[in-house]
Amino acid sequence: MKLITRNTDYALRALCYIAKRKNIVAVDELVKKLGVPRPFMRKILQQLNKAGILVSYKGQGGGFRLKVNPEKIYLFQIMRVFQGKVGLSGCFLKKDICPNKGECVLRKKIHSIEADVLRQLKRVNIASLV
Amino acid sequence: MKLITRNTDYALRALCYIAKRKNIVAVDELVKKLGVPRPFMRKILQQLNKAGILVSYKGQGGGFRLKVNPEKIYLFQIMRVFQGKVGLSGCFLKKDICPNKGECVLRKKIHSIEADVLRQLKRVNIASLV
DNA sequence: TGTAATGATACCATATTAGTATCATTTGTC
DNA sequence: GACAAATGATACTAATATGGTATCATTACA
Repeated sequence: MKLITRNTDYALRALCYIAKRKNIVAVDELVKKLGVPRPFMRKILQQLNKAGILVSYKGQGGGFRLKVNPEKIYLFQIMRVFQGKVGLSGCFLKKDICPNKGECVLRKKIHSIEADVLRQLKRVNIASLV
Repeated sequence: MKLITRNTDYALRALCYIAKRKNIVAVDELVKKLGVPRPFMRKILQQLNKAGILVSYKGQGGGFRLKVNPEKIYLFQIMRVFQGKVGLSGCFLKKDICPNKGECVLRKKIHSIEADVLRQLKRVNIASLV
């Protein structure tokens, strides 16, 4: 079981690096510093751009910078970009078969753990990682 | 992102059912009650047997029963059977590239969240779900 | 106008998850 | 002892998610 996938991990490290540099950073620099395959890094940065976490500049001297302060970028957000909605599981049983529909204790328990995890993921921001 | 996979979920429900019945339960009964595909359910129960969570009886009138009290079977255990060791992520960067080897803030944060999740998963037992 | 950058998109490879199929083994019952 | 009802073991298949690659289009600075 893995909570954090590779692209989330790379994204976090790229964001930390960009946050430290406090400047526009091009893919090439990130690739050299982090050792991530170039096309993969590009894809990740483009996704972060689309998600409104980075701003991109095209053309010579272009690259990426943070759109908002690193205090305002949360682990939770990044995970959502690359791993979709965070959730423990839906109910896998067909609705009419589940023995205690609506009142499923299992789901309740699971949801409370989920909520807790989310609370923590929302507390970790990029600034705290730099 | 999904913390709990389908087989873990099915396993939990099967265990709850068996716990309630307080008797030997055959696959057929579980399949009928839970609506899980028979061969898949069989596989899951066999894995639980191997993991020492269930005891099996062969032959006519055979089936499965819990090996220990439902208070002593934890969500954490079941997840480990079907989803392997619970962990957020290893470090994906090659050791000599990672900028702050040994002292990686990201990993530390992640590990503390992980520890917390585990603590909660270890607290949920089958009895509390029945 | 050339070139250094990103944008968009489609594709490929591998791993994991979900499930099936089949035959072997055990055991209660007649 | 034979048969049937159960699980054990194992190998296979299908679908989805993950981890990438490849390529061409677009933008913008010099």
